[in-house]
Amino acid sequence: MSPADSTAAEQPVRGRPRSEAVERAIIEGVMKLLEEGVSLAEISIERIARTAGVGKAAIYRRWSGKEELFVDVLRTAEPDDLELPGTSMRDDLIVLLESLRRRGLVNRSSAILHNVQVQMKSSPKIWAAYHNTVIAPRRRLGIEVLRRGQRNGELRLDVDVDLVNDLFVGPMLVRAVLRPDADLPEYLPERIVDTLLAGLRPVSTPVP
Amino acid sequence: MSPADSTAAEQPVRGRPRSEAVERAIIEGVMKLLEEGVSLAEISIERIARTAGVGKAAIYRRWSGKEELFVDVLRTAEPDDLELPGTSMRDDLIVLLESLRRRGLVNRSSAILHNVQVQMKSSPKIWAAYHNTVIAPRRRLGIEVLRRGQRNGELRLDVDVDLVNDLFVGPMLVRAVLRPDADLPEYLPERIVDTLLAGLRPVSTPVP
Amino acid sequence: MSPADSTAAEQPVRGRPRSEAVERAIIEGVMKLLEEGVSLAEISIERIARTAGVGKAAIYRRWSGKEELFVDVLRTAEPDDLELPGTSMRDDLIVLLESLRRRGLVNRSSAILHNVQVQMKSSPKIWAAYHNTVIAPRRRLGIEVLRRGQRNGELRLDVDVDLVNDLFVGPMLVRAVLRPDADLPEYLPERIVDTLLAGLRPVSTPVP
Amino acid sequence: MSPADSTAAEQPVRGRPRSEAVERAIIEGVMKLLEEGVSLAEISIERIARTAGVGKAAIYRRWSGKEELFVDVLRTAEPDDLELPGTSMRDDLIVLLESLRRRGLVNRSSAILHNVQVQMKSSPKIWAAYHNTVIAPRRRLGIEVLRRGQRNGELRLDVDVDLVNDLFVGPMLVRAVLRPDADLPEYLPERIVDTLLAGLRPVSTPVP
DNA sequence: GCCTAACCGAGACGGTACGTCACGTCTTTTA
DNA sequence: TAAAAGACGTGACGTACCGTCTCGGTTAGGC
Repeated sequence: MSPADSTAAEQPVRGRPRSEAVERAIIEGVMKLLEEGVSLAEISIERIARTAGVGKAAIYRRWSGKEELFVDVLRTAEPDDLELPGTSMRDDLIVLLESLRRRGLVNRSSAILHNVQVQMKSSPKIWAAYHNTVIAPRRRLGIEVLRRGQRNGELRLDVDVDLVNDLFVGPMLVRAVLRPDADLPEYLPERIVDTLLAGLRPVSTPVP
Repeated sequence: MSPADSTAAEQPVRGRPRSEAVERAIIEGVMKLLEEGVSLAEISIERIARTAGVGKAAIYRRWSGKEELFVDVLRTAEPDDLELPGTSMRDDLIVLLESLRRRGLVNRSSAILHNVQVQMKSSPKIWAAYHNTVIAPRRRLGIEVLRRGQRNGELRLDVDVDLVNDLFVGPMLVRAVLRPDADLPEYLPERIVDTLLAGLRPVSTPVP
Repeated sequence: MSPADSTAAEQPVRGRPRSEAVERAIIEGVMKLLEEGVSLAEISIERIARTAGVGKAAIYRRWSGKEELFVDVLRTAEPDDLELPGTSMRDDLIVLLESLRRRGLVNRSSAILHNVQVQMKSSPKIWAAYHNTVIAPRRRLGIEVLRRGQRNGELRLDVDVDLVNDLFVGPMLVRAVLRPDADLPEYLPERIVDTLLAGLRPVSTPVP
Repeated sequence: MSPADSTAAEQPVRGRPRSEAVERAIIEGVMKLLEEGVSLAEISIERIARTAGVGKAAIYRRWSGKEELFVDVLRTAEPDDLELPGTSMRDDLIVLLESLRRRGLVNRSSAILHNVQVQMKSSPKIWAAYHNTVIAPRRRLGIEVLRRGQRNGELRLDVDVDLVNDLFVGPMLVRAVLRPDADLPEYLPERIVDTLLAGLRPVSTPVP
């Protein structure tokens, strides 16, 4: 989690060690600003330092810029893991979509973070970092669920699981990116999953 | 298309009229910068003016800021209309998705514009403008196609067309936002449409 | 008085003749601004045009810049002539100094104009024009009075009239430039003239 | 001499202290521009910063505007003190006038500074600052010399020393403000002092 | 108990861009 | 052709941040 995790050599620390309190104060300072409704563009390093009661150098000592810092802010805000029921593919998918709806990419109650993610898309380097640590694992989890479904006979074998994963995730992303106003009951994960599964079951039976 | 379209009164022009050439030079200057790979964050009003060979005031006279300008840049780059074959709902949907894939929200060849859209999400006012003039019309078109499909017997009557529209648009958005690397044949519009329609036809027949 | 006085050829006017009303409106606009306490530096050509209800071009058609315009403003504000009593050198000098005190270089009631003059010193070209048309004639008048005094036996013959003129003008200038606060009765022209004449009379008699 | 002289409390310095080198570079940058004949109006803060190799903020950190800066430029150029012979009032006055002629208000060799002073008159606040630190002390010195003269019997007791001081200073100011061309031997301080003293001695004796 | 090195908050540093304003010129319609 | 109006390129205004660099002072481990 620490920004200096990757350094392997672990040379003996000389001089005063970095204060973890400073680290926390900075990240929480960014959070506080975001929660106050301060636009991403309005958040400057100087303002972060001011809010956190910290010198600018303390920030630059840890992150090379605003974007790198934001990656860690997002990582801190991310849910660490996701408990899947495992009773059926359908149940797992519903939980996955529900988690998308509630937080992470499609966080509605704290829509603040969404903008951070969206902003990061402009910086390929940052986006890659965020993609690797947050988005890709989640995608892998979804695909794994679908593969298990295929083995269990819940999902046709002739479909591309990558594509099917996108079919499930897509509506949630549309809501988050294009239709932030829409929060209708029609968009309940259960309904989406069932609608899609209607055409994806191995033996395609008429809908009752 | 002009930034001052909305003013209805059409009062008699006094003084020297604004040069259309300047207008074009500014918008094309932004395009040029974007094509040169200049990051969105690196594009300043001063740089635009320098590139377009124009004074800063000429820009501020037309747009109140960078974001407003970008809206018009996007509008200029947008396809003006979309020719639907009208032979069937399936064909229309394929054309719609194909247009999404090729340009607009999911522009691959000039992926530059995507970042502009994504950036705009940070500014609610700008996003609303862009949403109203570009995204909403496209969505209305999709929903109209679906409604026609319901009347023609190509789409079940008990589904929510809003949701179904999102089901179709979703995968393309996932690719654009989360998986810019993915350009596999599996994501051909034809394939997506057929996969989804499998579970959405009134009389659900097995896929051939 | 008109700015185009110097043009001698008097070629037949072609097209619409220049409006004298515009000319007056511009000069009076500047006066109005000065009287309202607007600092010289705050008076821009654009503001003058706005105040006078006139286009900028109408100003540039007549004067090549702000300074040239100010010369004419000062010329308009200047007293046209000065009535000397002629009864004696002493009386003439008192009138001269009194006129200095009341207006022109040492204008107290409308001290505004003083700043215009002072500002003009920065522009050699303008200063020359102002010097030739306003200051030099006044100086010539003073020297003439002194020469007459020498012929009448009121002033010693062995003094340099240029220097003596400066002796008389000097105190008023000190007051105007260095001591704008000082307006004491001690500085009455009568007193200055008598104090100086005490040492300048041909037969030096004790002061009564 | 420093712009922050007045702060008495001497609170412990926090952060990086301001560089004296920057201070010097700015003032000398202005001097350099003035010596190159750049008009006062052409000297912008941006140009000063460019010339001094300094950021604009470094200037605004020290002075609130161009005028405040000019006050310090003048103060730096001013002679710090003036050595009076003290042998007699006449000798002291000659030295005073000579110093006026050579530098300060009536600096001929570097006439550049004169325009700065003259320009400052437009800004009352600035003028007051300059008056208090430069002009007033010099005036006090002159008046002190005159008072000593009265006690020594060199000056009549019934004259107003303020007025008499102006009589002495006046001619030098006339030359500086109105007659920059005049540098004749007649204007030697010795001559002016003697001419004026002729009528101001306690026992007024005929001039030989 | 020192020494040394890296940390800390603070803030100055040379830059760049902001959005506004005035410059002097140019281009329109109207008289 | 002059008139008012106002757009044009240019460039200065004063402010805010950028990322770097001193300051004096603090906080640890190694001597």
